[in-house]
Amino acid sequence: MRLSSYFLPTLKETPAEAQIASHRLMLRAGMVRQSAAGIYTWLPLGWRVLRKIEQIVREEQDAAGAQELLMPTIQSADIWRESGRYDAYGKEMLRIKDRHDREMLYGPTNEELITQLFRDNVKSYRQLPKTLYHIQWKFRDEVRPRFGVMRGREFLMKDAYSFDLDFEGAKRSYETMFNAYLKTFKRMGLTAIPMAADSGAIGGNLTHEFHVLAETGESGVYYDAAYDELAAKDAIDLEALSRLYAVTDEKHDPTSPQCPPPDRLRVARGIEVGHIFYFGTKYSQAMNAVVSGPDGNPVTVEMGSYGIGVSRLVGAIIEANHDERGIKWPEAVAPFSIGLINLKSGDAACDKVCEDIYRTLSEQGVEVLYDDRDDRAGVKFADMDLIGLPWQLVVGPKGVASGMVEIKNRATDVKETLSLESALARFARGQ
RNA sequence: CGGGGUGUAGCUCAGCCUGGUAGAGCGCCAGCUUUGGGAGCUGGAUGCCGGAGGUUCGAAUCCUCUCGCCCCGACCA
Repeated sequence: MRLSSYFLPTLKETPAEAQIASHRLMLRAGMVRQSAAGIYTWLPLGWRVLRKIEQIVREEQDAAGAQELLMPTIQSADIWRESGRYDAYGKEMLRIKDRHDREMLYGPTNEELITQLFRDNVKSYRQLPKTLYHIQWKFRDEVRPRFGVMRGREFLMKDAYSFDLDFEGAKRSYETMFNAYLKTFKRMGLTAIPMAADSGAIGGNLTHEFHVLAETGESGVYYDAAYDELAAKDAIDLEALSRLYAVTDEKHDPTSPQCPPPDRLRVARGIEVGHIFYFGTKYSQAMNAVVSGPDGNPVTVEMGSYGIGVSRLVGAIIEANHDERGIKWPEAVAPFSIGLINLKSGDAACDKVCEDIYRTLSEQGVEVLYDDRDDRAGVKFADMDLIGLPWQLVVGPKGVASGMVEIKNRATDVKETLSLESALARFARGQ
């Protein structure tokens, strides 16, 4: 993509409404614009990131055996009456009426819809287990939206729902998702700590929140230092992990026998990016989701639900990866891999080298954002640091004369001068 | 939903107290000079001063109502 024609409205100054780093940076880097309180337009750069995160989530859900579908954003009030949540949910649910005065709502979550779908189409235990998911926009009319996309009213969520014949099966489904979540967050370069949690409005008795550690997190978290060693390993030992103390502040109890001694107790702030629940037959019973069991008798299915805040992850990743100059994208979710900076646009030699690099890398499938603007170097460097692509490839007249270019790693800010050929080889696809 | 704040140019903000033709910096446009870390000079465009009502000869400024947005608390992916 050529920056001269890309829709990327960056801001030099910080918009007054943004209080935390990720919000400020998302506005300044031209990723989002607010349209109403807690409601955002995703601009091309932000949208690219959102899609990359979504794709990682999707791949790990698929790998865990979940099947993707897509449910609507608008739901009928009827099924919510069946589950008993139409009244229980309160003002957070956006209620609307259609032209016939039928009561509708913009879905804040999808347990009812998926349970309805399941009960209408699954009749035998032979069809179990099933885990279904979708990645869909939700609306929760939060009293106080804040922190940009971290707590928007409209947000993109991956929600999965498992159906099993019995508790043992449900527990397996839960554990499968638990592991998938750890992998998912790890792929995005995040440390997400699973915490025993309160089940809140959704209800149930087995539930974990996944918190990304960041200073600006909304929740206080307490965890055993041993977690860090465990998390560094590739294969996560779920049993070992589940024995470790890790709780949010409302559950923290220093007198608990599980609580580690002070020298091993880590106190931090966390951003909740995932939440998983086993809730048994709460919805299947209310909504009559029943299958025939092996003995021919009806069995009310055991359910769980599993959420990941996809749009919130964009903010969370920035909170965990930035400095005073801008964002530092982890490779896996970066909107582009390389920012190509032409220090002297209009200079024939510089232009030629840059065009060659841009074409060569693009043909190899490397995502390059080429700053070909007729602008001063300072502006280009500042914008590129702000946008925070993992690599910057700098081409200027001095280097061109001697066949050298400079590359900079945004994560470490380490610069390196090397020949054009070695730079191209470095960035060739698959390396 | 309680408490606090704030709406003036694309952004950051001054002007309001004490009413009298709408301002600055940055950004934007044109030209020239520039180009190795948010450039210099010259010229230019841009405002329902959030909205409605009122007071007044006259309102960004005073009064009333209203809406938006932000922050602090209780809830959530």
